[in-house]
Amino acid sequence: MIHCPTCEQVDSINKAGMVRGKQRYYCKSCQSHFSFADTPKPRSKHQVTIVDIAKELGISKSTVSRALRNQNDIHPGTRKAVMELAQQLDYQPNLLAYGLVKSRTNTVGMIVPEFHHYFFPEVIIGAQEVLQAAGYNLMICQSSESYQTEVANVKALMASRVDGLIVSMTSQTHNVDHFKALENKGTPLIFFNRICPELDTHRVVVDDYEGAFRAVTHLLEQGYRRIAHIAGPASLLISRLRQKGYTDALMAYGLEPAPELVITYDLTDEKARIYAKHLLDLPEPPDAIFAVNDPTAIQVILIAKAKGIRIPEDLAVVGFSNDPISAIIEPGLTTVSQPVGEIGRTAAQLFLETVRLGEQTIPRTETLPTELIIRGSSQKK
Amino acid sequence: MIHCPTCEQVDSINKAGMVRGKQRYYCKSCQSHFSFADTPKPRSKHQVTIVDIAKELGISKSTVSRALRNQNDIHPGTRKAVMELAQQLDYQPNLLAYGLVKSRTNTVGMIVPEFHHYFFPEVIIGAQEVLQAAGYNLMICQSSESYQTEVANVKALMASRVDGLIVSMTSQTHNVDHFKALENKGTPLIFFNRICPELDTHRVVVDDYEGAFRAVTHLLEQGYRRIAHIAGPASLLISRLRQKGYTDALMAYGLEPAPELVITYDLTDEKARIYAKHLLDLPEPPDAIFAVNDPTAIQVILIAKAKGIRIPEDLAVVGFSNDPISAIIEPGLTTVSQPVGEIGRTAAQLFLETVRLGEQTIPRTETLPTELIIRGSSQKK
DNA sequence: AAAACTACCGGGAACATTCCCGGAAATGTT
DNA sequence: AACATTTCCGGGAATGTTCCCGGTAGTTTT
Repeated sequence: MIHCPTCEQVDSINKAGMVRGKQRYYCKSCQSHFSFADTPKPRSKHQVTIVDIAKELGISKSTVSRALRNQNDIHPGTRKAVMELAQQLDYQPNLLAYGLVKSRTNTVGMIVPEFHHYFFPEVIIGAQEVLQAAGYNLMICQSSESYQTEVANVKALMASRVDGLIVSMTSQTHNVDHFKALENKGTPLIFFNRICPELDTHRVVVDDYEGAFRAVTHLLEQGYRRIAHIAGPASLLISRLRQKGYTDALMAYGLEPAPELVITYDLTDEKARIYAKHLLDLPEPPDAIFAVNDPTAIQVILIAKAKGIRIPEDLAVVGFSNDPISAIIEPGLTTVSQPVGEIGRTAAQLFLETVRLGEQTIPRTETLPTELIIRGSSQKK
Repeated sequence: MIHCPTCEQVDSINKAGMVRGKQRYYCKSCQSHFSFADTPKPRSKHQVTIVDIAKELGISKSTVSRALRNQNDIHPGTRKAVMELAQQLDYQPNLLAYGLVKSRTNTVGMIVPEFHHYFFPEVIIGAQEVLQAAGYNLMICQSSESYQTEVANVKALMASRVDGLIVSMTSQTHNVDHFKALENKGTPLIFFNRICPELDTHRVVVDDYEGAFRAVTHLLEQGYRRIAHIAGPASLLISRLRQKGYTDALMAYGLEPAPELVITYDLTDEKARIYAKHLLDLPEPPDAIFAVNDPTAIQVILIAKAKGIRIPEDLAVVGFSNDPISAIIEPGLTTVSQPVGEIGRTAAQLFLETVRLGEQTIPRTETLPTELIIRGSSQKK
C-alpha cells in the first residue's frame, strides 16, 4: 500500500515515527527514510520583483538591475523597456534585499524621550528635512523616559540595521553600554540636547549655561532677589548646566543661592505643579522662579495665577526653549529660546558627515546659540 | 610576461580592451578572456551573525537559528550554549534577512501631514503604545501637506516592506492611485482623521458633524447670531463635515448662513491670521467664529485681542480638538475635544485585526465620540 | 586582416535568515 | 531481536538584490 518513492517497493516499508505531525516511513531496501510532502502552500500575492520583469522581457535579472539603477553597460532601448514595464507593473524595489547585500539601508534611527511637547517633534522635523534631502528615511522611537524602552529601541533599530542613530537620552539612563556597543559596530551615533558625556561622539547642544546665566542675570537686573530654580533631574547634563548658570549668576551678583529654593524634579507636569505650589507656599516664598524648561514654567504660571499671585509684580517666571505657548500665555513667558529646528538639522548634518568621512571622523560638539526672549512674566515696568 | 591563468601560456596572449578601468586579455590557446582580480576589499567590521555563532560552537546554522527562536527540536544544553554565546558576542538578529524570508517586517508605516501641532504627535503616541505591545515597530513619515511627498513616503515605506500603513492624508491629495495600488499588494491600510472616502478601507474618525453641530448650537444658545466659520480645505472630508455641522446648526435655528462669513483655507497659521483679520474688519463683523481646529481658533483669539476686541463679550470663539493651549490661553478656548490618543490606539488595533483576519477582514469605520468643552471664549455670563 | 577596443549582456556568488526534510542515535514496545 | 518512536541535528533551497567577471558581437585601429 505504501510505495517507496525511490525504489517503488511496497513491502519492506516500516513506519518510522511521527515527526512534526506527519508519519514517517523507512524503506529497508533503500535504507532511507521518507514521508509525503505537504501540499505546497498557496503562495499568496507577491510583490513584483526584478526577475518578474526579467522573465517578461526575456532578459536576465542582472540586466534589469542595471537598467533600474545604473547608467553603465546598458542599452538605452533595454533600459527604456525595463523602466516602462517596471512602471506598468508598479515595481517597488525591495529595500530588505537591497540592504542585505549592501549592508546599508538608507534609514537612520532617532530616539527621543517624549513627544508631548513642542521641543522634540520640532527637532525631528529639522532632522528629517536634511535627511530626506540626502535620500535617507527616518525611523523614530519614543523611549518615554524609560531606560528599558531606550535599550529596546536601540536593539530594534539595530536589528533593522539603520545606518546611524540620533539620540536624546532618557533621564533614567545611567548605564550606557547599549550605546557603547555601537562603537564596535561602527554605527554613527549623534547625541543632541541630552547628550552622553561619557561617550566620545558627535553632539549637538546649546549654550545651556550661558542661556541660564543670562536669564537669571536678567531677573536680577529687574530687581528680583529671591530667585528660585526648578531644575531637571541631575542625571541630565542640561539640568546641571542650567543650574550652574543659575548659581553662578546669583554669585556674580554677590548673592548666595538658598538651598530651599532649588528643586530638582523629573520633568512630569504633575510634579511641576506640586513643586510650584510648594515653593509658593514657603514661609518666605521666592519673588522669581527660573524653570528648567517652558512646560515647567507654564505650570508655575498657572499655579501662581490660580493662587492670585500677580505676575510679574509678585513673582517673575522665566523658562527655557521658547515653546509657542510662551507667547500665548498671559503674561507672556520670558524664556531662553533655542534654535530647535536647527538642532535637528545640525544633528542630521553631523550624521551625513560621519557617513562621508567614515573612520576618519573626529567627534565634535556643535554648540548652538540661545537668545533671551523677554516678555511680560519678568518685566516690572 | 602575462600568464594565462588556465593554460599558463605566456605567448599568444593579446590585449582585449579596457573594461571598467581594468585591462582585459585574450588567450588564443584557451580561447578565453581573463583579467586580474582586484584586491579583495577589506571587508570592514561586520555584525555578528548566526554562522559566526555556529562556527564558534561547531554546529550548523540551522541549529543556532532554532536555538535562538524556537523551542522545538533543540537540546536544552545546546540552546543554553547558543544563548550565552549570542549574549556574549552581542548578537543582533538581522531583521533585513528575516524580513526577506518571512515577507514580514513587524513594522508599520505611519504618514501624517504635519508634526507641529498637538494632534498628530499625540495620535502617534497612542498608536505606538498598542503597536509596541504587539511587537511592532513604527516608521513615521511627515508628508508636510505635500502630495508629492506623500507619494514618496508611500513608496519609501513600501520599499521597506512595512506590514501596513496608517495614514492621515494631505489636503492636497486628490489622486489616490498610490493608495489603491496597496490593495493589490494586500497591504493593510488604515486611515484616520483625514480619511479617503473613495477607498474601502478601515477608518478611524470622530463624529465631526455632530461635534460641529453641538459647538455652533452652543454659540446660538449663548445668544450669538452672526456666526462665522473658518473652515479647512474642501478637499478634506473633515472640513466638509464640520462645515455641514455648522450650516445645519444655523438652519436648525432658523438662520441662513451668510456666504461672506464662511471661509475655507489651507490650515497654515499665516493664512489663519489673514482671514481672521479679514473677518473682523468686515463692515458687519461676526459676533462669533467657529474655527475648523484649535490652532486656527487660537490665531483668531490672538488677532482679536490685538485689535482690542473683547472675548467673549464682542466675539465668541470656538475651536476643535482641545489642544492643551486652549486651556492656557485667556480666555479659555471653548472647543470640541476629540480622544486623540484613542484615535491612534484604535487605528493600531484595526491594523492588528486586519493582520489577524487576513483576507476575511471587512473594512469598517470606527467613529469615536467628541465632547464639547465650554470655556470662557464663548460664555457671556 | 589581425589586433585592440567598445558596448551589452548573462551566470552565479554573496548577503543573513528561515524552513523543509531526511539522517542518526537513543529509547521504547512488541 | 525486530520494529517503532522520539530527539536532535545538518544540508540546502529560497528570499530579492547587487556585483564581479567573463562572453559575444560589432567596430575601430594598425
